[in-house]
This record gives sequence, structure tokens and C-alpha cells, in this order.
Amino acid sequence: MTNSDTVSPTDFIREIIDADLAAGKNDGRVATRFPPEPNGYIHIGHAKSICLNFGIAAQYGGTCNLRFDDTDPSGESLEYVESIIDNIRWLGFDWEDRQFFASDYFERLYQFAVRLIEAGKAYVCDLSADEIREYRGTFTEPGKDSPCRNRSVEENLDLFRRMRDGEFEDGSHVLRAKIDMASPNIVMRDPVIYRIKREPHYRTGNTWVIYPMYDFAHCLSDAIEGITHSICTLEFENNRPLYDWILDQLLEGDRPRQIEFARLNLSYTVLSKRVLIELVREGYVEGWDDPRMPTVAGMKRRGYPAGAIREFCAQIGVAKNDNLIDVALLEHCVREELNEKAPRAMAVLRPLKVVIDNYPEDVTEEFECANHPQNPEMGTRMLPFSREIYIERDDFQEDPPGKYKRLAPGREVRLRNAYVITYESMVKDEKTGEVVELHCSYDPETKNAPPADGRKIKGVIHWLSARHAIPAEVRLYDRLFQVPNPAAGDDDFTRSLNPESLETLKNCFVEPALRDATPGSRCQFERLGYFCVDSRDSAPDRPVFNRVVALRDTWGKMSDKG
RNA sequence: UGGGGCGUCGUCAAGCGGUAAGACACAGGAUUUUGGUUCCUGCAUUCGGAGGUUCGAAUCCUCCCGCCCCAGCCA
Repeated sequence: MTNSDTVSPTDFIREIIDADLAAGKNDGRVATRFPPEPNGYIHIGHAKSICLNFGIAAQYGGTCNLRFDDTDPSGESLEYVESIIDNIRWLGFDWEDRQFFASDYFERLYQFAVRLIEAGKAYVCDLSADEIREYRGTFTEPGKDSPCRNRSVEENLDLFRRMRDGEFEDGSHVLRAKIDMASPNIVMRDPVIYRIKREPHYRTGNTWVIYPMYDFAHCLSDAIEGITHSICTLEFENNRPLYDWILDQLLEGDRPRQIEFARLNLSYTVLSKRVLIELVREGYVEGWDDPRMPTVAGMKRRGYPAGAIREFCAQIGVAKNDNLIDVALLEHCVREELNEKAPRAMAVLRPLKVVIDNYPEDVTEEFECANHPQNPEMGTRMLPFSREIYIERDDFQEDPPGKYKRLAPGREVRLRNAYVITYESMVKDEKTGEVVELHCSYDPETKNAPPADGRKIKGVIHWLSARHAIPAEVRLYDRLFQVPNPAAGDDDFTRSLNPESLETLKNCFVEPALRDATPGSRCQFERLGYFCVDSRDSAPDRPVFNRVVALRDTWGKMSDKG
């Protein structure tokens, strides 16, 4: 599926699977699942889990199901289901016909709950939410039994049926597993497994007023689907005894096994669902697919290739250590793929006009340019040249620092794929003193050739023929947060937002070949970075480009240091 | 505080009793019509700490320290 996945990674989860296989468990089957709750868009952290689950299934000749864990109607919606399906497909994974919903199991789960009651392992509790909390005890004190704990099976069955039938108010009754109110693990102190919630479900509508809790629904959904290895994140480690307990009461033979790994944390970004939702709702970004968002939809729109995300997930590994991955690694993976695959193009973001005085006014030349310097198979394109061109403002300095090798008074520079030009004079705005135009001369002998006298031209800059350049809008993105670990501390995340995460440049130019660039297509603007045609706002007469990621910039680093 | 986890380079991460892989980052240098790419080079005498076992310990034992998770009718 991916050329970068040639080396199968090894990690503690695969070691467990190897051992299970060696022990003859599950008849040699490996079945995983990715179980999102459809109450938000998936992000790069989910991508790690997706790559893990689908990757393991592929590696072991097994299967990976997509299952929506939709047991709490509040906040869940079809929009999220659809976005999740789209995003996983885009990431490059396929679950064939194995798309499931926990909500499709509601009737079976109900029957499992009835069996639990019949076995004397669950009871209907009348305590209020507050009372249940009080009865639960604390880390250091054991809990107390609910007064309802010893109801008869018959009464429990009757009450539970009436809960389902809608006879009771929301919150007036719950179904609880009867385990151990003195357990040192709070999860095991008679956990709630069903609650009454009169809220329409986006799939089952009003047919249910009771909904199973995660701990009850998840393990049984895994069992129903024949999952062998149920991979989840570390915060569920405390829940594993409950996962096993429920299955022990209800099932015999091979059972799914829960394995926990450390979730992804990314520097300078936040992956908390709560914060992501707030960023969208409060308008700090323009939507779930804002190119600054760490969502799969955002990264796709930004122009990150799916393969780069997969490669990133392979690179970071899987372990149980808390981690904070340097976002530079993600950017590295993006550059690595784009360097190989993105055709080169010319664009000027902050134009400065240059008149080449000794070049004829009515002439247009066309230069044949390679689409990729290292890969001739990517072909060539024609680039027009004329007397007036635009260069990048940054590529001229009146009083340049030491190692500057671009245009300056008295200097010469190579125009990429064209001639060597020499500075002659500049025109300044009388009021502001700003340089508004340059005059240069060109050396006709240097067309695609070094200067005849053998002198070395150090600098190469990009340019565009003013007459032929296509106006474009370019959006420069930077990290959304200014601090390395915005999730640390309970500070208001708003304060660590980067006010300069988006810079919109409206007066840019791109080469004519890009006039009709396909939305979503990517190229490298030479010397600037990788760019992607925005799939939402770009129009044929007015292309809009998103900067995917800048090129590595050793010069920028040097000059930053002074 | 009771329970459950985790501590190996700046950041990830291999290592599974035989003497510290790799990646990113960083720093030098070479090549270059992208200050890109590519290519070399450097980057943990030491594995949270202290004891112990052993010919030999990041790996085994003991104690200590630090960080994360759990007291939703969320997942």
C-alpha cells in the first residue's frame, strides 16, 4: 500500500501478537479495529492509531474493522461519521465491508445486560449521580454498597425493562455491574453500565432512551466482531480489569485482548478534542479543515501528502512512554516526499520590479525549464522572459550583510534558468525611501551558460516576466501555538495561540503554467517551499496557494543568529 | 494519599545478562544555476539515583526519586 512501509516496524504490541500466535490463540487469526466516536474530526493522533491498527492487520494477513463507538448521542453526528470515513480512506486504508456501529449492537448489548442481571452480576441502582459519587469512596477510602445492591434478579429485570420502556426520568436509575465497592481500582467499584438519556441518536433516533456506557459496549462490540487485539491508549489501562471482567461473565473461549500504547503528543500543537472543538466553534480557525489544524482534514487541505503522514507514524514508533514528538519530524516527512514528487515552479511572493535596460522592449524569449532537477522524467516546461521582471524583495538589499549572495548595488546574480544580470541603479519612493524598482543589465552570453571569463556567480534568484506573470494569492502558515507544549499546565490555551499563524499575501505572482493548476495539486516554488492549490478558495482566474511547508533555510538560520 | 503505568542523547526510540542501533534536531565540511536536494563528519565511557547479585548489568534483586493516568450517568 505504501512504498515507505517496506520495513515492518517492531514494537511491544507486535511482540505480544507474535507470542499469541505462537501460543496458538485465536486460531492464528489477527483482527483489529479502529473505534472512533463520531463527535469530532480525527487528527494526527488518530492517524497514529489508524496506521497501527490497519498496519498490523495488513502485516499479519488479518483484518481491521472501522467501528463507530456511538454510544453517547450527545455530540455525535453523521457529519462526523462522513468526515472520518473520508479521512481514513484518504490516509490510504480500506476496511472493505467491515464498517460497523456500536449502535447497531444496541439490542444485543441489551440482551447481554439482561444475562448479566440474570447471573446476579448487575443491578438497577436508584441513587442520584451525586450519591453514586459519594458512595464510590476516594483513592484512600473504600466505597459503600448501594442500598439497591441486593435487589432480586426479578426486580432488577423488571426495573431494567422499564428503564428501556421509558418509565423513568433521565438520571433516576442506572444499571450497575456488581463487582466490588472496596476495590483499590475505582473503575471496579460497581461501575455504571447503562444510563437513561432521552436524547435522539443520530442513527437510532428515539428508539432507545437507555444507552450503554463505553466500558460495557466496547469490550462486547470487540467480542461480537471477533476482534483479537483491541488496541487503545494508555488512559484505558485502568479499565482493562473491567474489560476482562465483563467478557469473563458473558463469554467462553478466545476473547479479545486489550493492549494500551501511549497516545501521540506533538510539539507546538494541541490534540485535545475539547480544544480542537473550541478552536472551531470560537472561530480561532476557519473550520475543521483549516490548514493550521492538526486534523487529517486540515493537513490534507494544507497539502500534506497521505504518504508523509503514514511515514511519520512509522517513524515515531509505538511504546508506552509519554512523549512529545518534535513537529519538525512531521515536517521532515512532508519535505522528504514532496522533494521527490513535487514538480518545481516559479513564484514571486513579494514582488520587486526589475527593468533590464539593455534587453529589447518588444522581445519575449522562452526558456525550457526542468520540472525536477534530479528527475528528468518529470519533463520540462517553457518559461517566458522579457525586459521587465519581478524578483523577490528579499533578494535585493541596499546594504547587505557579510555572506549575502543575492542582488545588491554593484553586484551580479544569476536569474534561475536564464541570464546573469548586473545591478545598475535603483528607484526609491520619494516619501518613504522604499526601493520600488531596480535597473539592471544582462549578459546575453550567459543564457544557460557560465560567464565567458569563467568568473563564478554565487547567487541564484527566482523571477517572473512581469508581462506574463499570473496574479495569485498565497497563504503562509505557521504553527498555531507559540509554546512547545501548549497542553502542559491548565492555562487558557488562548494565550499561547500564535497571532501570526496565518499570513495572507494578495499580490503574488506565479508562472503562466500554473494558471489552471488543479485544486489539491502541489508543487515546489523554487527557493521558497512547497505549495498546494487550495481546494476551497482557488479559482481558475485567481489561483490560491497554501504553503505546505517552507524549504529548509540554512541562510535564514544564519541571519537569525546575526 | 490507594491503585495502575512509565523513566536509555535536545526529541522520539532500539536494546530482552556479553560490554549503548537508528531517526529527527543540532554543528562542521564537499558538490550544486534552488542558501533546496545529495554526500561525508561529529553528536550518550553511559542508560532517573543508591546499593546488591554476577567474571560481566541499561538488562536480574532491593530501596529511593521523578513524571503520567483513575474518584463522568464521557470515550
